Amino acid sequence: MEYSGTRISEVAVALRHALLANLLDGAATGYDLARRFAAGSTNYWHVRPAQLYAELSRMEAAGLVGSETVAQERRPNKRLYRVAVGGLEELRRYACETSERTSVKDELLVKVKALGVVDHDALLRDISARRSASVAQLELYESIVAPLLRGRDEARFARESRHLGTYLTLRRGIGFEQENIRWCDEATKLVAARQARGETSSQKSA
Amino acid sequence: MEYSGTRISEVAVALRHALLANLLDGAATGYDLARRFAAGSTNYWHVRPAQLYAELSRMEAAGLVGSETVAQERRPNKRLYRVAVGGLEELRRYACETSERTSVKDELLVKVKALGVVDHDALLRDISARRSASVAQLELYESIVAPLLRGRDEARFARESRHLGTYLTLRRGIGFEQENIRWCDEATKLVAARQARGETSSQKSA
DNA sequence: CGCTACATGTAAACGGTTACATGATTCT
DNA sequence: AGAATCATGTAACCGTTTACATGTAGCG
Repeated sequence: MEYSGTRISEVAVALRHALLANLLDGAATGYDLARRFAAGSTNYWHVRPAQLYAELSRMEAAGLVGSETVAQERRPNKRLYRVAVGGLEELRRYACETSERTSVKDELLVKVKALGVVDHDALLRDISARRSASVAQLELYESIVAPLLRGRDEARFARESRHLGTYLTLRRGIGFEQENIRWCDEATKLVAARQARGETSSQKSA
Repeated sequence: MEYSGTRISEVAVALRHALLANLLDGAATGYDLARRFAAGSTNYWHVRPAQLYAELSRMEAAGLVGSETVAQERRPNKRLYRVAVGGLEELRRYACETSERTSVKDELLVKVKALGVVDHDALLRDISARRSASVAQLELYESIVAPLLRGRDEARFARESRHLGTYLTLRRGIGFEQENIRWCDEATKLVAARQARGETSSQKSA
């Protein structure tokens, strides 16, 4: 059996690139970055503060970002990071590598796979909760996309705006959530149909 | 800022549940499981042999699975695992917990986010490779789904078949890959449009 | 003769999460 | 008075990946 492409050295370490890509939108503190990533408006990667501050330090040591301490009144001092020349180069180099494809990895599907032995009501509740969360996330994405487009169609937007990258990541998030919702609806319907049957007759094989 | 639900104790450890769910389809060796997961027909989780054999040992020690050594001629002996009573109970208990929702996490989106500073040709090649991979994966899923349905419609299938769980996980994979393809097409179109512009005039802001 | 399939493992490294520490300010 | 926001970090742990080890059988 074969397992994906034996990275001889120079591993991905994609978090740094995700941070660099985000910092292209403007200088930010660790706290700012944590907020941007948590809000979901940055939907291509995830960070928690503990990892974030450590990684920013390492990135500065590696010359990918520069920082500047900003003194504040009534607030703790903060450290403002911006992309350095080395960071730009690293991002360009990284973008030429072939990216690993992603796949579904979802605990909910583990439950669904075990449909035959688990409680259907609990499962339906879980699916329903997922659907609600996806609807909310979808609304968030759409509220961010609308002001970017400013009424223009996609083609014109692609030519004119410097936010095309951001737009495409949001479009991915939107498509992802729409598909989640569609699947939740399908799953709910079929599990409910099976349950209805189970309450009136006994199980058949095949 | 708040970070998702502080699991006080009893962490998820979803791999064991993924393995248990798979073993419901029938007893298997570590090698069998590795193949099933690698083939992509099991699309809800992923394992590599190193982790697999170690986890199966731990699961046996915990009473979730039982094993039986099968002596073979001309082949190394193998260890055949099957779900134990404890495993069934654990799976039922697990299914009542609320699952964590998933989100996109994709290196390709990091590149796309950094559209303004990276090489467009390299990016378009990467997107194209992704699209091809998704088309192939989609065909695989569909070749597995067709024989499950055996010409029946979904509603009837849901009532009759004991493979509804498997079907729904495959439907998720199908929807996921279809959405990947749709996004790749959109991204290709818009990046190409921008590139065409970039070759004739200079960059504008907004 | 070399490649793939069968079959099971160990050890080290890595990336990410959780828990904890600290402390001022502003909002309800 | 208590909660939330601003702001930055450390240490321990856990799940996953990578690299390595070992050996037979069958195919072209």
